[in-house]
Amino acid sequence: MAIEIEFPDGSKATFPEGTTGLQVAESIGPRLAAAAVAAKIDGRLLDLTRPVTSGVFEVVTEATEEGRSVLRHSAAHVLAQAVLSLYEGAKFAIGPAIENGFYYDFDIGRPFTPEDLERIEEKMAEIVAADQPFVREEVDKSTALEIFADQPYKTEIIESVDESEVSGGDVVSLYRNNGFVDLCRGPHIPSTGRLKAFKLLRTAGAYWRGDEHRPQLQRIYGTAWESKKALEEYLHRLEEAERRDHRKLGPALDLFSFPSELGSGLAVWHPKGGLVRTLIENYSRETHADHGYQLVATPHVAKANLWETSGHLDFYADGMYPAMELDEHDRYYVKPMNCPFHVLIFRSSSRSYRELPLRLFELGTVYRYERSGVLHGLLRARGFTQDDSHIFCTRSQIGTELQSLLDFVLMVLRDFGFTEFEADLSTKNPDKWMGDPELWDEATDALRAALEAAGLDYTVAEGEAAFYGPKIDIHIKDAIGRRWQLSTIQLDFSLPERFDIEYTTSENTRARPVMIHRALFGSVERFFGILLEHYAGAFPMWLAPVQVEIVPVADRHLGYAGDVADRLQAAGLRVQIDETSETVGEKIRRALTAKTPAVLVVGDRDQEAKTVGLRLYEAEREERGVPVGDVVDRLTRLAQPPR
RNA sequence: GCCGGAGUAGCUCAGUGGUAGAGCAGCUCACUCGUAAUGAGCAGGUCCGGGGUUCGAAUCCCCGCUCCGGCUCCA
Repeated sequence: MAIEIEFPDGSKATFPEGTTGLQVAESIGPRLAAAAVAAKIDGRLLDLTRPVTSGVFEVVTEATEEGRSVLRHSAAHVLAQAVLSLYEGAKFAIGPAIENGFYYDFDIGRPFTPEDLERIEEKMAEIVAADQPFVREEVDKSTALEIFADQPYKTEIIESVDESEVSGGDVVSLYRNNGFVDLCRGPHIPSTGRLKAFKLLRTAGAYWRGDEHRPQLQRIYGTAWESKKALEEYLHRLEEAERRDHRKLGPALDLFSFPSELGSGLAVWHPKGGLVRTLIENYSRETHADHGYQLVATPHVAKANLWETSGHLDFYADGMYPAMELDEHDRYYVKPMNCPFHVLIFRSSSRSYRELPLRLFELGTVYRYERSGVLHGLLRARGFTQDDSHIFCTRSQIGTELQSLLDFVLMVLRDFGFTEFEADLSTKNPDKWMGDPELWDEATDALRAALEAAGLDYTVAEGEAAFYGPKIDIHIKDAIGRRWQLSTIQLDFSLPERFDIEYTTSENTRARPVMIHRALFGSVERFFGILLEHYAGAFPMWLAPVQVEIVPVADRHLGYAGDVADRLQAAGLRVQIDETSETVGEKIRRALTAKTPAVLVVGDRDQEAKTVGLRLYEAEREERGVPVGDVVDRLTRLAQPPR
């Protein structure tokens, strides 16, 4: 019986039964066949070597995300094959493709060393050179259990196969190449020779099935690409990320440091970092004040009783620093969140519907006892300052409040130079929620409507919400394409109840307000770290700690340099004169190394003509003989804050 | 917290049981220079901390602290 195939462009073709995906691709063109790594029928991925069935047929090529994922998955198999052939008695667990690469988890009774990695990579190269075909096989579970009798992790996967993704029913699929066989759903590239560019990157410990109570395996991470060029580009991106690492840039630019004397995850801010941070914080306070928020302040500690009422001691105790015992009756906790304090401000007087929405804002410094292994510079610290607000509103105000809030968030993030956003909408976890189900639905709909009104791309994270309410997380894309979660908007139906807060309605009845927790930067520290990496240390001029460095050519120009500095300072710019007795080249090098946005060189000719030499960090070349008045105007414009 | 790696001058690093080193940065002096490193000199160390082995420890062993890569968790 003939097979009828429809191509993505709508055209149709008929092939004899048993035709493989590869043969179909060849019929379209030899170049397509050479780039093909898998076939897709009605959206289902299939090995190229398998016979196709009727349906919508698509060739998956190697330079697509889907194609790379097939390559990487096959690379993981070759990795496992290499490890099993090199290490007697090695156990192998799982090895999926991941973003930018792949990994495989093993147990060889000891960790891998860098030398092991080299040996394994060589072995993998041999397997690739041998161009071994991947052969798919389907067997029933009992046969599979026999094949993997000496592989406890594979055995466990086979036994749980109903829930696993390997296959359905009693049949599991295997892939063989040479003597190596692995349990796998597929698809795979036709043969190992199609792996053109791969590299093992690092090893790390990883728990079996991600559970810290189960055995720890040794994971090998690698990357694989469709070409040597793509691999090189990826490795270059990794280097670029390393170059931008805020943990290197921060101390190098004298912004902040993490003295070990303080303890893990606790930073001190040096004058330059403190200045930038203050600029960010001032922007935040002023912008909030301009958008209907009222600024409040709350202490760093509170009695155990407060945290009992709020539920933190029940649900969040692990994340809190241990109690300070003042005497046997008074236990105080350092705050891990600001919300209970803001609730108390709400409750400090009787509230009318006329006051709602009531928006309380605070740059609130909190401390969380993060597990030592998760700390990561400013991005994950133990002490940090949230740009935290709690909005108390009526149930019917939720929708409009969320819409204006989302506009506000995007405005703020754009002000800091971010242009690409995505959101996650976390919905009710059916096993873990509290409150009124109708309120949940209403609020979730309101969040969705706000996302759509803002035109934001979002994905729904089904069941990911906290027990107390649904939320939106906003991610930005940075200068090198990395995604970072910044803002979060969370609805809370729990705290108003726990603290029993109410307002008086227009009908003179009492009603419970809804709370919205929201942070735009998330934390000032984390935001600062992300900004630093986004700009690779070269802040936009309004945030640069030193905006202008003046370089006198010789000592006799110091007086004129001072005059120019005065003019710039009077215009509100942050100026510094390099008075050291270095060469002009060296002084410029220093200023540029410090990523100063503007360098002004002044010498005899400038002093004579009342001009400066202007070199902008972003510009390729300097300009000479620019009149001082012009420089003041231009730099003032460049240094203009976003609002 | 767990697994692995690391910690020597402010920074980057050399030094595998026998007198602690280099480059950069810093300071002093000379040079006064037109767009990414002028030269000379000086100073700088609890070799992460504590304990042990040894005639002798930066080096070997044990415990702890901090950092890095992951797991897990998250702003």
